Amino acid sequence: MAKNETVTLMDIVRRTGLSKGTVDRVLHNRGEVSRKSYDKVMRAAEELGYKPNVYASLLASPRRIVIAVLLPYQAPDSFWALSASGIERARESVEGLGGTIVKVEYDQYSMDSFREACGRLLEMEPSGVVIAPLFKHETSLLAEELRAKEIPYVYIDSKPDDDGYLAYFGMPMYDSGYLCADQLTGGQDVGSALVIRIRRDKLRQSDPTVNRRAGFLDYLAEHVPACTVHSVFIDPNEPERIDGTLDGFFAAHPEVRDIAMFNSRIHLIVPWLEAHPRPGRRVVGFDNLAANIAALRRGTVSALIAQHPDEQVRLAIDALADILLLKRAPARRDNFMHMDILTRYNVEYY
Amino acid sequence: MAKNETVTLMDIVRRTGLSKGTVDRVLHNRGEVSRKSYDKVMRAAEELGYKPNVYASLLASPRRIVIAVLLPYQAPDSFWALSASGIERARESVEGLGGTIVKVEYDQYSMDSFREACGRLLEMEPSGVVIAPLFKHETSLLAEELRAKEIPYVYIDSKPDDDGYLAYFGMPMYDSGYLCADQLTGGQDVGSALVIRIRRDKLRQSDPTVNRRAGFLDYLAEHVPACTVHSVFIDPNEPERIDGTLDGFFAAHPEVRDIAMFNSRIHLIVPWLEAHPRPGRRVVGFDNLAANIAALRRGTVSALIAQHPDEQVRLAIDALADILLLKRAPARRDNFMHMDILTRYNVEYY
DNA sequence: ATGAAAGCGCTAACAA
DNA sequence: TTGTTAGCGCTTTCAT
Repeated sequence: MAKNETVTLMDIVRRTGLSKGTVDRVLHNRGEVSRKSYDKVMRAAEELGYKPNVYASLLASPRRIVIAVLLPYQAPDSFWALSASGIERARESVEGLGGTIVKVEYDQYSMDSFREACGRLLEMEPSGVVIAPLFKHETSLLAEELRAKEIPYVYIDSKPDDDGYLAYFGMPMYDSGYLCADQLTGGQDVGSALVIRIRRDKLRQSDPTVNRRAGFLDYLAEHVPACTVHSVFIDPNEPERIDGTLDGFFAAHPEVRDIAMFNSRIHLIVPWLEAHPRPGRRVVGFDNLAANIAALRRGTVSALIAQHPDEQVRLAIDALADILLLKRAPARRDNFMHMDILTRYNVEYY
Repeated sequence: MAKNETVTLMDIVRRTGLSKGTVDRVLHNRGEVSRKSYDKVMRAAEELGYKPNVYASLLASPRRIVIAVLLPYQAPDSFWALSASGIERARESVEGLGGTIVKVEYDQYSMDSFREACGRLLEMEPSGVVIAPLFKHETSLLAEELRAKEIPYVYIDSKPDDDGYLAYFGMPMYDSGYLCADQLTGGQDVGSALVIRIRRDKLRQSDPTVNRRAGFLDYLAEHVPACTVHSVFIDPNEPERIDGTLDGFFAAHPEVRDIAMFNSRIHLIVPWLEAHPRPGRRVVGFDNLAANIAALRRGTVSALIAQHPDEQVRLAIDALADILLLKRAPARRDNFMHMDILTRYNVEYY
């Protein structure tokens, strides 16, 4: 139907005999048009294969969007610091479209700080919000407010029970634990394994890695049923005690060789590992923190499973920008990111 | 300096007392301006922190770019078919900017077809070109032409000796072979391994996987020096003979268990493998063809190393669009893509 | 060498 | 309910 040339709004005007104003009104569903005109325009648009020129539209429109990103304060070389580059990349494209991105940070160990961050966020009346929901209950309160104000929001990292979100970008936690066990044992017969866990204070929300642990244990039960899994708890706030804890454990269980950790802090035990080398030992952890990567390069860590926090937040922001600016709904609502297996031989190009 | 508001070309006009026309002329270095005006405008732009609005610029300009992508014909579920989605994704963004992408295909087994494709390509006078350079000499002729016409070009997949290219996107071949060997043996002591190779006819250009094989062999020499590597050649055009070839090899070498293949066609030997199961066997191949993925899921293939041909071509087109439309040079010239390790436990989310 | 003016495709106020 | 109009920020003739 359509000519080789791009078809514009004016083509519809000419074909329908209506005016730019009217055509624009029906194209944007903003009422004040007769049924008849509506149909005429829709048909013409359809027949001509009309596609609005987003940039002309943006140029002409005074509307500017603001996207708020609610996430934990990003300590250097921490899990959340990895998301920074994703935010910056998204910022480029969003700013190119005349929008703004604002980070709203909270202390992941303080519910008050989260609550207070929600307040700041609401105050700035964002057009869309990205949420890293570490506090369950408080998050649902925030979500409720956003829904009331018809502000679309996207979850990253984890997803609460809530049905009003626009999209979710995260890692499949259970499966990542399953994969972790496969990387640790290779399905070989391993007699035992050690899982290092983080001691959490009572105040904290539920352990974000429970599902990962479940996947890990299920893999072992299915593929290496004879394997005994030990656990040891360490406290990141008292790094000086880690060595002692590990010394104690291995004194009692010298036969244990392979080690896994379900959060991003495998680097915490690297000093001990390097002080106590053991041939054939496998060590698997998560996330590409600089300290983890360095240990991977040195061969202390065998594999790292990376979950792309940067991609998650970038895609989340893009989804918001798409719906807000370009009126394009996300292709899928729940998006599980690929789990990258990093070894010393492919980390170079990561 | 600059106000909160965006600074436009008109701000420079007001500040310098010159006209839009003159300001535009100096901003685009297209001469016909006095030294004095030039300096005035540049200073003003600098001081005000002027950033051109690309979309307004694109809107106003009648210039349309055409990007040609020169690549092998994409047989269903072949390596090159994987690039299709990348081209489509790039197409979306480029068309949004008023550009066009045109595929120019050739038969990867026929030099004449390549030559002829180059002719068609040149004829359409593209603004930029993406090249998958399977024929060395012919590619250098094309590159020369493009340089003469000042048409920027980007290589994907492999890179000839040539210094006029804008950028290159590919996989580090040697390292991918090294990684392959690590995935095959895990550094464990393996007595022998079999490499399946494709028989090439004399006409063909050099084997694209030589470097990969070199990396593979070097890994073994360094980590598993006692390992004997056998080779067997198969012909994809005579699939019915593959079974016989493998039967023959394994009759003579029953001790060989682990198998690697350096191109995307590991799926060719899957029927034989499944007809002759062997516990503990490891099989490593390359590229996420549907047939390969299916075999990975079934456990016949242990790991696949994926090199993202879709990303390569998308990034290549984007680099071209950036320089052509937004006048932004690529961040790096040589870009080595990440090598993804796919196993049955992470392939789900790929 | 410079300026004026028209227009890219669209939005939104204002009239009618 | 509909049409008219004045831009958004920039490019590009065409005069001067």
